[in-house]
Amino acid sequence: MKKHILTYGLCGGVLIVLLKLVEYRFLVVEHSIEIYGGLIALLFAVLGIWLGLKLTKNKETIIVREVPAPQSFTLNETRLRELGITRRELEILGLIAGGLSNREIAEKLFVSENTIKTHSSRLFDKLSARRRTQAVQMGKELGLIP
Amino acid sequence: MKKHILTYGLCGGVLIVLLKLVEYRFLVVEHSIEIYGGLIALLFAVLGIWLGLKLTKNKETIIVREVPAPQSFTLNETRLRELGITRRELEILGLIAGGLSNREIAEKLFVSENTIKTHSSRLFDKLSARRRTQAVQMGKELGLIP
DNA sequence: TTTGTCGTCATACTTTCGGGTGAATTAGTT
DNA sequence: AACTAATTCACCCGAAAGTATGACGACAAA
Repeated sequence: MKKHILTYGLCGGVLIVLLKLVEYRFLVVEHSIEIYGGLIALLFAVLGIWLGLKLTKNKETIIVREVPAPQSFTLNETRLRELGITRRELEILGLIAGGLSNREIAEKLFVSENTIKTHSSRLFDKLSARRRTQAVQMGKELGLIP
Repeated sequence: MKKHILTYGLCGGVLIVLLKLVEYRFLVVEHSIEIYGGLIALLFAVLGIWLGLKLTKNKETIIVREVPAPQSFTLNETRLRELGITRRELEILGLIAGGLSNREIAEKLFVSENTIKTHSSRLFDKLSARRRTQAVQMGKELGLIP
């Protein structure tokens, strides 16, 4: 803003000098004062318009629109290490969240049901959960599962 | 827009007349030509600025900023009726998803644990779920719970 | 008034879950 | 080679969850 005003002033100064030259060399001697005034009027009008445009250049209307969240899930590896949860345990947490029973998980992973029990037990310990539903809840809160 | 230009022109005309009067009565006779030029410059500059402002008055830059909406959940009432799930059952589904046990839910709602069992049983039937984790999963998919 | 839905509760039984303990195997590190 | 972490598996027991069935009262609709 200050820059514009400064520029405006400089242009004015230059113009004055220019006018002086014009005045003494051609116009006043050869033509009428109307031309002189008209020139000044024209130039300053143009400058004024330019300044006006500059002054209003930054009129912006910001519209904030909410778009549906793009479902970007990124695993919170830090928390994983903090809690000491292993890959296998995380995998099982995901399957539990998927609504599978221990037996189904065991079949899916080709291991015994007891193994799944061991994993989930340790998982619950690390998550401070007592039930699988609670574990799912915490897992979501901690950013371990989507 | 045209109105503005017209006004501008009229102002200019009035000014010319005014200047003529000023010219012949005071200024040119008594003062130097610089005052005359300065006056014209000032007036036209003001007019120019005014016109510039008018011209750009409606030129607003509209910036649309898209912001991810923070999980706006709306209950799917239609599906609720389709499945014949009652308010109470939905309430219990929510608490199950929150990781509560049947006993905890019973205490929270001041009813017996058997009641919760009955409700959840019927709920699982309607959701075609065999386990509470599965019910939670389906509930989320069907838009019954956040 | 009858009918139907909803919410409540109970009893009995089966299945699943979760806790505790111990241990073998594998893979990676020092 | 020794050590550690991760994974695997087993057995037992109690708690929680789920199934099946029946019942009762409130309340609204037909």
